[in-house]
Amino acid sequence: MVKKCPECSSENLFYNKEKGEVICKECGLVVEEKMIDFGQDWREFDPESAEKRRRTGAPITYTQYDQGLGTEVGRKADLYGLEKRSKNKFFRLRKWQYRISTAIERNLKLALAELKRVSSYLKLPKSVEEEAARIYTLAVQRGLVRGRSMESVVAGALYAACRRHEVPRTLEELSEASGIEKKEVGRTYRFITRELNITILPSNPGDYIPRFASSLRLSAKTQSKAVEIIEMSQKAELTSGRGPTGIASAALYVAALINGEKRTQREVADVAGVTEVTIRNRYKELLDKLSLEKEIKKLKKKIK
DNA sequence: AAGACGAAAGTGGTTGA
DNA sequence: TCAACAACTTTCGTCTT
Repeated sequence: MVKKCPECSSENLFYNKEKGEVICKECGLVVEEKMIDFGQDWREFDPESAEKRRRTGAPITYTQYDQGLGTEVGRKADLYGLEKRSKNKFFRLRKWQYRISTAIERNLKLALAELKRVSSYLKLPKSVEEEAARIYTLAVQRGLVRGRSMESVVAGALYAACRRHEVPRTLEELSEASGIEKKEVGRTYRFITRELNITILPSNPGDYIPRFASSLRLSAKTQSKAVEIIEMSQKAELTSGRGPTGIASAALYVAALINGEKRTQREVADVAGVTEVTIRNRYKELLDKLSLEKEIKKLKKKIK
């Protein structure tokens, strides 16, 4: 069965695995957006790719603290029925194992559990989770966790992984999911990326559009318009130094206005995690520099 | 009454001496 | 290390629809 775009009935759909979105190539509609909405578990979505994901055996993965290769000496429950001698041996072994299990391993075990929890809360794709785990592992090996809480480093690593994979989540979202203060997440994020020499492209406001638009239930047309506006403003050098979410939300607000799908500044501000004031500021700049006034005026006349 | 607008003061982070 | 600075937020009063 071939899916069709509900907007334009095109069958030309593009499945972006990285972002977990299905996008119509004709009109830009996000047909399915598995990251945030509509309660669909991404694993169940597409039987074909689900099949590909299924594996036999234990893959070597960064999301397990010892990469899935270790063994553990059991706990007290395993002692039942053992000879006294065996018991002694058991205790010796366990003590020994305790000594060799370094701080790194114990830390990783806890941290990766936390990482998985946060990642699944945010419905992040597996690739991002793996990346975050890799980053975290590196951070631990370089001793960057010392003096910082494990949770905050996990959050920082996840944020960095999101950025690298162009699956932007705001600091607020990371903060909410991890229970770490926003500024702390930002701080550790900057710290670990600097220390590990991870280069991160400045996030593109356009990356936020599909997600925000989808939350606001805006049409594909509006989305395309918003992206267009962002491109225009980038050319007009309105974007440098500004928060990407602010730009994205203002563009979306204007685009909605132009297409007669008005949302209040409050609504847009909420999904984008910025304030109305910021939207207003960006919005004003957009009108000034991009001569969108004409389009707005046309609209107003139409309405009258 | 709700939304849009804008001024003023505050916050956290960056930069440059 | 500190002060200046830009971006953004919070708060609040006023205007518009």
